[in-house]
Amino acid sequence: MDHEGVAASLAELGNTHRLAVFRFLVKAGHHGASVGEIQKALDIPASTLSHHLARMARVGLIKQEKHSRTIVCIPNYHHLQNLIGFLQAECCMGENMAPDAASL
Amino acid sequence: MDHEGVAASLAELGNTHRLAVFRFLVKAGHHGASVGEIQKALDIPASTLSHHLARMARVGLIKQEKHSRTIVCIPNYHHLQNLIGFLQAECCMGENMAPDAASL
DNA sequence: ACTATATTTCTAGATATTTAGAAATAATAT
DNA sequence: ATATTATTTCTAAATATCTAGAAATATAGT
Repeated sequence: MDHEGVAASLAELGNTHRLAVFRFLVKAGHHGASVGEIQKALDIPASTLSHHLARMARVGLIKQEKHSRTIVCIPNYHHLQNLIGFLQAECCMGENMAPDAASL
Repeated sequence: MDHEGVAASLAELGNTHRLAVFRFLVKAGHHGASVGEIQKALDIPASTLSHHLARMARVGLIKQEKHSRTIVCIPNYHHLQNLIGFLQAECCMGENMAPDAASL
């Protein structure tokens, strides 16, 4: 994942609703949750939720699988790990560098 | 850092310019870099950069210290670690949970 | 006092996001 | 065929972000 991709993904997670959706999906587990289940749990109007989910899918934070009528949303753990890895590597330079790193 | 705070910080990092600034500051080290140095390195108009820096400071991603005429910007490693910690803890649940986690 | 430097604040236009109702689509059940 | 359910697409208004020139502020040097 390059600079632009990282920024795009962080921007998607940087919205209260979408962060809540992602956290919910992670808690739901690797088999995910349907749009309807998310909607009920987080109480977001259908069209609004659909819009947010589409954005998250677009950058690869989640996958969406159609099972007959319902659409199941699955968090992409791999993608998040990439994101975290980027932040660790590019923004923390190994681990820490300041003399007072211990206090962080 | 709570849900809202995390979302706000991720949103700030979710902008190409600001992510570039943050990365530059981390590379600059714990003593940071002046606004002018950032401006020269990343070639962003002064007023635009000032705006982005103010936003980053507002959520705590960086600190700004005035030294006579110049303002030095210092990355807040602690803040980023908190952010990473939140993502690890809240969005990865320990490490991995799916039977096929290896394939992720 | 005057000039140069560093940075911000003001301002405003262009663009993007957020929100959600209403209508549309698709699949299953009756 | 019709109704029901799940979800999307359309649409539009409200709000926020991004951008950058111009003017303002603050500090230091001459």
